[in-house]
Amino acid sequence: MGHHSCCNKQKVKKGLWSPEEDDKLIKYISANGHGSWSSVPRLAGLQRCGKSCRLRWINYLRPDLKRGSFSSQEEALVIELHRILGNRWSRIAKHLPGRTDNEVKNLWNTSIKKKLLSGTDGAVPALGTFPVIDQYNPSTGSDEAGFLPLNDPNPNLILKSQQYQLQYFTPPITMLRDLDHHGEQNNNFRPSTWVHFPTLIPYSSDSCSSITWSLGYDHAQPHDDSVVLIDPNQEEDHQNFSLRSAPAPHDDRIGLIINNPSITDQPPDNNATILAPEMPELYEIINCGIRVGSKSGCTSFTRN
DNA sequence: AAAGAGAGCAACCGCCCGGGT
DNA sequence: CACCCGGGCGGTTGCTCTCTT
Repeated sequence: MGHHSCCNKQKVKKGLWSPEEDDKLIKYISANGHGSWSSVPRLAGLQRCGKSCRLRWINYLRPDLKRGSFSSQEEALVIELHRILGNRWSRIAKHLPGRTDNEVKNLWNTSIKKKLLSGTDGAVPALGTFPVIDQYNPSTGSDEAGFLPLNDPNPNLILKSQQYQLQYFTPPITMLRDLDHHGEQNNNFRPSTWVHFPTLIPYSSDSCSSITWSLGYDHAQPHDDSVVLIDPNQEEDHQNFSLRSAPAPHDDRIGLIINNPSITDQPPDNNATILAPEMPELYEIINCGIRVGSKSGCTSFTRN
């Protein structure tokens, strides 16, 4: 139960990895790939369990890992994603290039949890409070990039009940750039297509257990074709994020209803719309950012 | 300077799931 | 259909480092 054949062998070393072991593992995987993890220890000459090798590689030795402490932006993103996804650390980590589920988990358990429990507002800045950049420059590929330009942020996105972490939401450019539809890194992404969202207004459902927000105009009809729905319980890979029919308001899924979003190749018009590159994760994050309220009462947005 | 407390983090454990037989 | 095996994930542990007294 839970034991793997490769781990039952005697002479399997446990505990911290030595530099020599790391070196062996790096050399082997660099040359051959990991293949079957259970065979890696034998082929690499390690007295380790295959699972241990896999963990060591994924959490520490992988060349694409970003070492060092989390930035404030990353912390805020973790908080926001945790609100939708819960303790699904691997799913959260997919939105943080170079970070592992273990790192995210540790961050949450050691740092963020305490900050939130102690109620130290401002300890983790709101996503929308970070500096913005003019444009993402693909040639630089800087991970230090801030957020999409938002010179005139839509006041409708200011959350009264959750100002401690989210005043108005703009997606981290790194998330938009680095992930393709499968959550994999995609450095070729360029926001050539834009989705123009109308003004955000709340969509009240019969039961506040399912809180849905409409972006503009009237409430979406239950089977309006121009609706984006995201099910946080569904595997991301199976969410095509295409416009599709919405279920009835009593559906348990969290819904982001977008009425008639227009998809164009025109650059953003910050005065009128909320703009975002056409990326699945963006929809998910936006969905997260604007899902507010509780069973006892749906919180409304406030205006300046 | 030493000891204790607390924080941070790497790694293990146990479970679940999917594929193969 | 049942079983086995490997991969993956979340929870937990325990070691190490840093800070405080």
